Amino acid sequence: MKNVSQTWNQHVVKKENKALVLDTIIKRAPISRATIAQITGLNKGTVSSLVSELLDEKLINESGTGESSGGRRPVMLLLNEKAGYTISIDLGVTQILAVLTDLRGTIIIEKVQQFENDNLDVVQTHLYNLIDYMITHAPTSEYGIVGIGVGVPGVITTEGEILLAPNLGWKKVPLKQMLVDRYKLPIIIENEANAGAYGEKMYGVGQLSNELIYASVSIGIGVGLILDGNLYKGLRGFSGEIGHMTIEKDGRVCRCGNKGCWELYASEKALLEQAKELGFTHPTITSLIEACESGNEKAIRLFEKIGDYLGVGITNIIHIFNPEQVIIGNSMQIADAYIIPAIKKRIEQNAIGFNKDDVHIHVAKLKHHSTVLGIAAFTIENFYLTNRESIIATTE
Amino acid sequence: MKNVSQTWNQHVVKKENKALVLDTIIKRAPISRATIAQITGLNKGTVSSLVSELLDEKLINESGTGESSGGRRPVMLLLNEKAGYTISIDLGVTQILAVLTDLRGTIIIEKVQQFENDNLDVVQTHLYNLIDYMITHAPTSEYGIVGIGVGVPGVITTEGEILLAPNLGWKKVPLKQMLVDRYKLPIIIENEANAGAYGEKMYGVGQLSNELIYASVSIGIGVGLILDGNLYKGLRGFSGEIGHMTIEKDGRVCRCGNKGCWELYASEKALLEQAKELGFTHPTITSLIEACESGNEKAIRLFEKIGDYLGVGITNIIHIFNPEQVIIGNSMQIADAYIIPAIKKRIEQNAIGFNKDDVHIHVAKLKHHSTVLGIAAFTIENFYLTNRESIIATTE
DNA sequence: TAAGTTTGTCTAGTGAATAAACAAAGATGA
DNA sequence: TCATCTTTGTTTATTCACTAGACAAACTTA
Repeated sequence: MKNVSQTWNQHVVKKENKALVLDTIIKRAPISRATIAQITGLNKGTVSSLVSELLDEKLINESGTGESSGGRRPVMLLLNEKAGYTISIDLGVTQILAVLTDLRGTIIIEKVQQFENDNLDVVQTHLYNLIDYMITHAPTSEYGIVGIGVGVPGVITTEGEILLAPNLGWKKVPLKQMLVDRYKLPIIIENEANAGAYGEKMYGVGQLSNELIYASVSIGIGVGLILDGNLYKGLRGFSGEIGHMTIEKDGRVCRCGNKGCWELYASEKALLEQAKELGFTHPTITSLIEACESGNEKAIRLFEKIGDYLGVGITNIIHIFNPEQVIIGNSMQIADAYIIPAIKKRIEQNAIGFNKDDVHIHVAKLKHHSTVLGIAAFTIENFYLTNRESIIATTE
Repeated sequence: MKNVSQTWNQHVVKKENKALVLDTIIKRAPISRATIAQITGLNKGTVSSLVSELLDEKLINESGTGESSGGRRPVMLLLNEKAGYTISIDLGVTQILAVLTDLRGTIIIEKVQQFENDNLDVVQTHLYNLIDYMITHAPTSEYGIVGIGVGVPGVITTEGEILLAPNLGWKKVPLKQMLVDRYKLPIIIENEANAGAYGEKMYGVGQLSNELIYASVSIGIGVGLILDGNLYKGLRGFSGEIGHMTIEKDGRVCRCGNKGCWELYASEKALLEQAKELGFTHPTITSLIEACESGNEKAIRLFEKIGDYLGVGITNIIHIFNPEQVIIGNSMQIADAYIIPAIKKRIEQNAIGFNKDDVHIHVAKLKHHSTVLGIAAFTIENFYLTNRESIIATTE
């Protein structure tokens, strides 16, 4: 969380300390009041009073006693992850993945809806149906559905409008407004790569890292930037269009208007187009991987070529950001065995030593759930935040 | 400023509010206590007491009374920019620029030392001499020299070690340690582009912008990133090596080991090399500009070509960061009349509309002082920060 | 069983902010 | 000119969150 210039008073102190206590419980549960006091540096009495408020708000639970360490046995505290639920959605190009998660980001219900017609009306109906289904089937809880979030493969403004979703053929869809109007709940709309980055940071392979870049490699390439532990969105939310970074000056023209864009050479689309040229009929990533597994040299070399181009872009990313991790996600990740070595080889050969030494290349740990869990994390974070705010507001 | 997880208590509240009051005075001086209370939202009494402490610490001054707005005339408060001085240095490849600044970043003394031998011992002697000169000639003040900072064209660790300064031929120079040992003062060592970015943000063309990218175009290209209003340095401080971003896959080999690096095509070095190929003898940026001014078509087209290549890289930057400003600094900036149109043309043609619409391309307002004033800004910020800390510490 | 340890609560005290009263200094208008 | 209104800045009483330390409860160890 960032703090802009603001005035500080005891309300803020309490709010921040309460957040700190809750955060400590989330991260280290089960944990006793005494241990929280030790870790945070807060006084035991302060922790006691904040914990008792959190208990009143049903955000945490007491769970019996823990092991004695030579004295009175501690009362262990747990996050009450069943206090509310999120509805989190990954809106893809051919399907919608919808999940209901608890407040710890655990998936309770999962549902997929395929679609062939990407007309807005059609997709919207599927979307509403999925959300309605989740609302109906969510367990009863203290706070109910605490928010709905959607990850979208497109350019999203900070106001939650889809400016452009090229692979869906959508322009200027005020999705956030539509969902707010219909459901009267907190709504989060986020770019699919941004959400994926946050998902991996919160629940995936990036949990210990504050500087990570998530490359969503699918039909195109989108990138989510976690810098200083926070999602970086740029001035209006359009950061991470690294798929349209030129890696061949005056190379092939991209539909975006630019030339030599990275995603023309390193995306799933590039892979499948080149596979066709090599004589594969109706290739898919899966079919090409199968070809590799049965020893097809053409397929293996094709993946190496794509991996090499991915490596060129990732080398750029390493030079630009000096990240700790670069994570490959989305549909291309399943080819990791065939592309990762090529990526690493290119980085090894081309990246500057200082930057190269720090960085780890990983595949998304959450597989196809990166985006949906990132969305859940945004919603959960927003819930705890506004929940605190409103409690402060009503107390005043 | 970022706040990591920490406990909050009234000491912190006071510290932050005092910082807020001081910051308000710096930004809006001359200003009355009453106006500060209005702007910050703090109570009049709180402001009064914090202001009186700042007066005691000689960090601010009262300056007579202002105009009445229908009642008692206000007592105006000013920053006491003469409470201390910084020594700020831009360590270049052929010269050292040293300045003494007050706490508002105003240059009091400026001195340049040319050198031809870039041997560490020789440069170090020049550096020490310049610093000693500034110390001797600084006006007496409450806090004296509050810190020394050096901007270096190279890779600097967060610990202030120069890992590599290619154009000086230096490796592993523990500059911070050397200066700390010698001067026993707060020392800041920072990459020249990072400092330039901060200089333009604090005192230059970027004062109203929180998302800006500063491209230092000289022999090579280095980039400083201001994201969310803060300098972004990456995991170990090596961000912004965008000069070594590939814009021609498998293009010319760069001395960094990578291929097709941006700075091979868009730097001063590229300009001068190509000028030689075009028949210019001993070309310099200045001589080439003069050629342009007397209508030399070759020179004009050369700058256009360099500008075009700069535009390719800047288009990438725009796609990656969605910045509000891109600022061209360092030696190439004086050719603005001949490169900026080409840069803008390339952006206009190639950048994605959403990102393109927001961005402004500027030339560094501080000219050759961007780096040195950025260094000063770091030192000043550090002074106010540690000054507050220590006051809190001694009060406790 | 006694002594020591750990946990969690309670109480008194501290310090920083706020609200409100107040004094000082000027503006305004009959 | 003088009474009234405005604005500025200080002072005072009050509030609130945290801290230190006392204390009771619960457990371990010898």
